[in-house]
Amino acid sequence: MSSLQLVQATPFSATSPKTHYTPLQLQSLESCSNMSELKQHHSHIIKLGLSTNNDAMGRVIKFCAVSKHGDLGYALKAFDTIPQPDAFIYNTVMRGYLHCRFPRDCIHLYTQMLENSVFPNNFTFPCVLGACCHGDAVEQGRQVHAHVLKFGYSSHVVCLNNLIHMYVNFEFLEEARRVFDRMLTRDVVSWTTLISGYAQWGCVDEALRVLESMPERNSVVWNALIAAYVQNNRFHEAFDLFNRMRAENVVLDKFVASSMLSACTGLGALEQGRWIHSYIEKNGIELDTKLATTVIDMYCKCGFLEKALEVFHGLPCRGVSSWNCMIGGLAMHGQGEAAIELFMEMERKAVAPDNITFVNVLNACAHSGLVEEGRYYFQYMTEVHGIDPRREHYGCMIDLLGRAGMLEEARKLMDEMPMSPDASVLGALLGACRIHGNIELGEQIGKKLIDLDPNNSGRYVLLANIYANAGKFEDVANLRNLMNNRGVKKCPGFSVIELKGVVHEFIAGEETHPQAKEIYTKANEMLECIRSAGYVPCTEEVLQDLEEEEKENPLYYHSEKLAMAFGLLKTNPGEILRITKNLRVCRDCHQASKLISKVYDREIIVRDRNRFHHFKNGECSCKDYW
DNA sequence: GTAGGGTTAG
Repeated sequence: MSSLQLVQATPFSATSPKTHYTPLQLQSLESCSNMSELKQHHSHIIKLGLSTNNDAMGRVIKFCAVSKHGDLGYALKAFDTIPQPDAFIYNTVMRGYLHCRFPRDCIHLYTQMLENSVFPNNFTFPCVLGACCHGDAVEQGRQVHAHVLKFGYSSHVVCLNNLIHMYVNFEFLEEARRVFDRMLTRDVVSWTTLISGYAQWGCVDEALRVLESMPERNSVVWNALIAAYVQNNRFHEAFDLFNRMRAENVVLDKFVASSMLSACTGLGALEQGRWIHSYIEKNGIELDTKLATTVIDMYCKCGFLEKALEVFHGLPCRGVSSWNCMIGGLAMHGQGEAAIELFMEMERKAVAPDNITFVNVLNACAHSGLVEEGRYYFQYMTEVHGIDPRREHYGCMIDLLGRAGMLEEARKLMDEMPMSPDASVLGALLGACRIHGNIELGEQIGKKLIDLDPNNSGRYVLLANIYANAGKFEDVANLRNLMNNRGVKKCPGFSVIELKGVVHEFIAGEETHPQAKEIYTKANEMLECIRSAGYVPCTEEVLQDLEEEEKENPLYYHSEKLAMAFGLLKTNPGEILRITKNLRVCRDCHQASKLISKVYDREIIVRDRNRFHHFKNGECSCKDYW
């Protein structure tokens, strides 16, 4: 590569004119816009006899090693010509290694620096500690810690912050805490690093304790914790924290906005999500690609597809993730054709799809029963875009074929996959066995799946439902015993409905809601009404609520039925009911929802674990295909 | 003469 070629050096001798690079020349060197300009400067420096001058060469190295249009290879060659590089030059090349993701080389250069008796300084340590993180160099990291102390930086805040960060990275939380505790002065970064460290390793409560003891909190540190709650699906706590942050008059920045949008997405809290979106618009917070994707995702997953499309089409420029998100949104709402249409538009706009694009396209096909289209795109992604199918893509295809009743073909594809099928792939096939009542294959896959994912209650429930459908109650009982022996608890089903910006949560059969009596009365009335419209309880999946069996009529009080009853009580005729459920909708609730939409003349939008159901006029947008 | 650390999608 010619760009790696060093300019020809004029031999430097003692008689060469001793001169300086003028301030103007230095300025021009620093504002180089490309490597060829830089090389001219370098050549000039050599001619002036300044090739051993660390001041001049440091700037050359800086441009090559760390600037946007630099060239690390050239920096390294130039570095080799410098007889006695100073700390600045070592630091700069080390940063170059780190930027280019060569952490091991960075650490190696650090040892050379020491061997050549060049003292590391406060700029050296952040860089080499970062290299230890990225290079998984635990032992070297500890040694660098010793060097920080030995070279006199034991009270340098930035160096110590980097030590905390490194220990957090290695999940050495006690060491991180020890460094933090010994600091004489801490800045907000010290606190944030420790708090986000606890949070990211799942010690959210410890993170909160540290936050409580912090003297002054900015939006970054609030967000470190809010984001952690969101990641752990503790959305209500994220909201509590957000409200506390607002009470302290800390401004809502784009990071917090993004986390809170995700919290709204998690809960299906559309009104809250809209409030944050309008805050973003009113306060001129820039809708960068990530934030735009988060907004679109929120509208999709809170059931407001039209608004998601409006935001999407209003974006000045759309990155691949925005397209992916919108295609995925249409897919989960069962609008397979529209998703494919959007994908074709993406191609017309010459946006290169990635593997996620195809996961979403295939999912769109699967959720809408577009078998031929799915087969086509499965081939197309490799043949036209050179994207090899991953596990997820096979999973989509197996889901697609399985739902469509082509169980043999689905199984064949699973056997042919070049990688071993994981729990989600097996889960797709098992789900198909449940839909199509294939007991033999279902039992075989179900047992495998339970072995692979023994703590996931959903797997047991799915197989139990297959047995129950087939009347094999002895097998159901055995599975239940297995679950009990292993201490696997069924994940309790809950549904939320947001009314006037307040999120109300319902758990199946629970009677702790302050208006429980009223709600249960309404639920009974609701069920009576639809019974006269032809509702027959579908009891075969009673196992959806394994723990509720003692209750007289567990099915009647599934959480989404309670949420619907509450919604009917608290809203005006004609208002849309939007409900979010953490598990899959069971057949009985699906049937009941269709009838409720008809009898009460209401549009009901239910988000379940996998997709959306728009109930209207006695029908569902999923065409009973879910 | 000059460079460093913490928070966000799918």
